[in-house]
This record gives sequence, C-alpha cells and structure tokens, in this order.
Amino acid sequence: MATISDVAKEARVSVATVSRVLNNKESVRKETQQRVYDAIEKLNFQPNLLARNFRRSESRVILIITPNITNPYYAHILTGIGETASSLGYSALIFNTGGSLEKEKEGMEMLKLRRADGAILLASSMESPHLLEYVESHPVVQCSEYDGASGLPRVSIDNHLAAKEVVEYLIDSGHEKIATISSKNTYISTKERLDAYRETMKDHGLKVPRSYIAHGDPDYSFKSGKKAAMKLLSLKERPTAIFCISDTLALGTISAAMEMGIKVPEELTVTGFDDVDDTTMFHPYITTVKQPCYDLGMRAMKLLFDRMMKKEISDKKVILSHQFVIRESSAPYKP
Amino acid sequence: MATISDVAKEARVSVATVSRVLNNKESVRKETQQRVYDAIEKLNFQPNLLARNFRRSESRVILIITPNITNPYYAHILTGIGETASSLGYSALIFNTGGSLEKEKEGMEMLKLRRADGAILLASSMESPHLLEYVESHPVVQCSEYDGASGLPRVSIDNHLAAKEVVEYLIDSGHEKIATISSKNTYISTKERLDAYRETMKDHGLKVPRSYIAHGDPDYSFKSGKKAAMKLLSLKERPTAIFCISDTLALGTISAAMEMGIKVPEELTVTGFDDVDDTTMFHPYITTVKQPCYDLGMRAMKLLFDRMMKKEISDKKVILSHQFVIRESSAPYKP
DNA sequence: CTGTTAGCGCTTTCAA
DNA sequence: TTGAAAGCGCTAACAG
Repeated sequence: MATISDVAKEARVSVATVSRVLNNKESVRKETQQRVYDAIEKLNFQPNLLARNFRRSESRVILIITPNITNPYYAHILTGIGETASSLGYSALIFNTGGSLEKEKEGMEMLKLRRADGAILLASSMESPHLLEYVESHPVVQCSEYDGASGLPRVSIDNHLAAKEVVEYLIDSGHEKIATISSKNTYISTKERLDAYRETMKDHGLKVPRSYIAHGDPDYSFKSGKKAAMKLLSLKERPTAIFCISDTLALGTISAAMEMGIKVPEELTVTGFDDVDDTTMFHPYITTVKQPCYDLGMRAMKLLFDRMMKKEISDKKVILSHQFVIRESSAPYKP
Repeated sequence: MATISDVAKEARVSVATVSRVLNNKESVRKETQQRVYDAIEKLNFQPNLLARNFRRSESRVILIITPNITNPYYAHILTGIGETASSLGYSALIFNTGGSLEKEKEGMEMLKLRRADGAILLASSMESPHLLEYVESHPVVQCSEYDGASGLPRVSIDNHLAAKEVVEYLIDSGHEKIATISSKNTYISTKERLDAYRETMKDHGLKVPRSYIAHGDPDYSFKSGKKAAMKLLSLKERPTAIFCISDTLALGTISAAMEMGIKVPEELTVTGFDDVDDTTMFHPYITTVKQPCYDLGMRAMKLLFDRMMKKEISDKKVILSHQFVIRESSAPYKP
C-alpha cells in the first residue's frame, strides 16, 4: 500500500502538502494540487485510517448500545442512526446487551479504549450512577428510552401524551371497562404509559380495579401478551377494551381473544403501541401509536455529533411527534 | 489518560516491559509483572486502542454488509455474528446497503481504508467481478446467500434440499396443483428453491403451468405476497397448495386467502420458509423451514476469523442443517 | 504557498 | 529477563 510519502515523492512535494490536499482545508496552489491528485491516482493511494485516527486521536466510530437488534422497533431506529452517522463520516458500531447490565458496561468500555468517540443509548438498563463513570468524559445521548435523572441529552416521543390520547379515544368511544397490558420492565416509556392510563381513567371518573393492570414480559413477547390477555378476558367484569403498551402485546391479545371466541373489535377493542411492521399483517389491523423511529435515530445521531464537535446544544430534550392511527382493532362500545 | 510510559515510570521498568505484560506473551519475571499491574491499577491505565491498532496495522473490526437489518432473518444472523465476534475480540460494524450495489461498494471501501480487517457478506448484490477488487487482498466470507462463482468461503443451508423436502411433503399429502411464490431477486436461495420446486414436481410427474409460478418483491414484502396469491387464487385451475419461498410471502398468501373466503388449511395449504418470529403470531401457524440463523452467523464469523489469522481453512463450504416444521397452515389434500 | 520536523502511543527487534 | 530505540503513517506547528 502506498503511503503519503510515496505520494509526496511522486508529486515532488512534501508530505505536508499531500496532507493538505487530502484534508483540503489549507491553501494549496491549484497546480500543485493537481500534481498531488495525479500522484494519488497513479499510486492508487488510500489514506491509512488507522494512522489518521491515531494521530487525530479519534475513531470516527460511534457506539450504539441496544438491548436487541432483533426487535424491529430498535432496528428501525438503528437504520436512522446508521444512515445519519454515515452521512456525517462516522461508522456505527452496534453493541447488543440482551438487557444485561454487565454487557452494557462492557460496551461502554469501548469509549474508554477509544474504540468509539461517542455513544447512543437505546434503552439503557443502567441507572445513572453506573453511567456516570463514562458520561463524565465522553459524549453520550439517549434515544427513545432515557433516565431523566442522568441529565444526558435525549430524544423521544411524549409517551405520556400519546398514551393519554389513546385512553381518551377509548373513553370517547364509550368504553368504561378499560384494562391495560403493561410490561415488567423499568423503561420510562412503560412507566409513563401506565401513569397516563391511570390518570386519564381517574380524570374521567373511571375505576381501575387492580386486576385490570396486567403485565407482559420485559421484552413485550407475543406469548406473554397472550397469557396476560387470557387472564384479563377471564375476569368476571371482563374489559371491553385493552390498552396494550406495545404492538406485539396487542397481537398476543388479539390471538387470545380469537382462541376464546371473542371477536375483535366487535366484542373487544385492542390498541397497540409503536406501529412496527406486523401491525398490518393480519386482520384486524391494529389501532396504534406510530413512532417516528427513523427520525428518532437521526436526531439522536445529530445530537451526538453536535456534542462531539463541542457545539452548543440548544435542545437537550428533543420531543418528536407521534401519530395515533385508528385501524380495525378498535370500535365504539356496543352494550 | 495515562500512557504506557507513565506506567513504565511508575513501575520503574521500561515501556517494553509494560508492553510485554500487557500482551502477556513474552517472559516477564513475576515480581516485575506485579509491579506493572500495580502501576496500571494505580494510574487507571487503559491501553489506547487507536495507537495499538495503528502499530499492529489492524482494526479488530469486522464489517457486515447487509441489505437491511430491519429484516428479522438478517437480524438474527447478525446477532450470531456479533456475539461470536465479540468473544474473539472483534467489534462488528454493520453496513446497510438497502440492496444498492453502489452502497455495497462504499461499504467494501472500509476494507481498503483499514477501517475493518475483514468482511461478511450477507446477501451480496454484487457479482463476482465487482467483488474481485476487494477479495484479492482482504478476507471475505459469504453467509446465507452467496455467489458460487466467487470462490469465497461460505456458510448456508442446503436450499435445494430443503425446498425439495417441502414440495415432496406437499405431494405426499396428496396435493397435485401446487403453485409457488418466488421472488424477483437474484439470490441463489431464490434460484435454488425454485429449481427444486420445478425438479421435484417433474420427478413426480406433476405439471407446472406457467401461471403457477408467481413472484413477490425482491424483499419478500407481505403486500407483494398477498398480491401474488390473489392472482394465483383466481386461476381457473386454482392451486390447492402454495409453496412460498419466505414466511412473509406465506403470511401475505394466508391473508389473501382469508379475504377471498378460502380457508387455510382446509381449502388451501400454504408453506413458508425461514421461520422468522411472526410465523407463530397468528393462526394458522405456518408450516415452514427453520434456518439456523444464529449458527449461520457464528460459523461465518469463525470462518472469517480463521481467514484473518491465516489459518488453513478446511471447509470452504459449510452447509448447516435446516429443519422442516409442520404446523397448522398445511393439511392433506381433500377432494 | 510550501517544506521541515516533531511527535501521537504502542510494539518489536536487537543487544545486553 | 529486561532496556534502548526505531519506527508505523499521519497531522500540525513552525519556519521560510
């Protein structure tokens, strides 16, 4: 492989000049520049990133810490991050944690080792104290899920508002026996959606029996949604609507209803959350909240970039707008 | 950040010695070693990967070229690659091409720039000639899809055999009017599955009218599967079984059948391929071929590792075994 | 506008 | 078993 000094020799200039045209910022005479370009072409020269990064003390890599790429919701965010990173000259290193805190720390070590210049946390299972060690000396932003106490920049939708919208829609449709399927994880979105459900119900003078709050697995698995729904649908006071905090949970709920001979939406209204791919794969298509996944990722990357460039960040809390999509799994209450 | 020479000073040894204990290969006296460890701890030293990689002229990063992480099939393979890479001391850089050849070349440039030491091609849209430029001087392996002419190592299942198994099962179940939904892409798996379908039909003396071979989009989209199925199901000689070369296509087919009032599996048998997540999200659960995605990824990474270490590779063509899973979308033919 | 030169932090001969 | 010292290829003062 040709090096910068080979090029310099070939073009009869100094290495400094070659470096200048490579980074085309300082002034180089047009003619000289051309000579250098010719030499580069002739020798088929490619700058050695290893050397450059070392010298500049940067990796031009950003780290994405995610629980699970297999989840299409994250996969879409990842795509947004990835393409934006690429357009800014960065490569994206994806680190799967499977939700384990240990793995998460292992990932963050990449920052210290200088394998990556900054990180985007997709659904940190860490509590702030654990983060602190890395966050003090490295740019980090949170995307989608976040820890409010960490003080880190973040981008997400307004989960509380979105959930409120769904529950109000349910109430406006005449439903009163509204149950929810939440999840056993500690994500802020989970908490906010559940809180909004409770508040909205209360604001409208509607009761929420303890038994109306069911929980799926931390990863919103289809099976756990089905199981939770089975329980809900076996209640004496069977709910006429179920507000699920994820689409897979809603899918599970619909499946449970079908097996129990309960028609959706005629006898049971079901709503989801996120609007991932399989939301319109089967009838009934699911009424849900569409999240701007790609944009979430894009904005997070831009925020991180600003951070890395040490630009002032105007907005530390970016809230993107969601969209409530009414489809086939919901209908007005019919006594 | 402390450097190796800070540590050397602190431990009253030379940098060479510190380097030796860091890479613990050359012999260092126990006592000295301990002094170095103490110094490292005291100074909270972390070796600078940027410097190390530069010096060693390696990145310890591997590149994954994939059309689309959003596809759960690839996402699972990615997980296998990622975890294996991690355990071997490598980080995985994921490069999404969206199926574009240009993007693909852009990704492969990372190899030349030394951003990555090797690459795994998940579904190369490149034809061998384009690959050549990179393959000559860098370790590359193909996973799942491959170009047989490239001569590159590869790991995959035996698509021909698997497809044959499915079609034979259909025939053994009494079906004769068996159609297929293939795809408009140029993947080898597509070709092999279609070929196997044709051959098997022929071997059993069954006719395949031209109209029995339908095509979905290159990315196997649900919608395109539905559309293709609609056409197939409107034929005068309506097929009693449809062999789909992917699960989403099968899902689309079932959806089409439902809308047309055709019962699956009573009046129509549908089979899929790959066994991705949503294969058991709805009834009827899909009869399909399960691919060992995680293992596919793992083996590919191991192969690449061997290549990078310049070990002899015993097997250039690794075939992993699949599993035919009979579920609810298929049934014996009833006249 | 261009050249000279000093490192960046690490690994690796070579010599002791 | 250890140390001295030479670089890896590039960037960025600094000098001209």
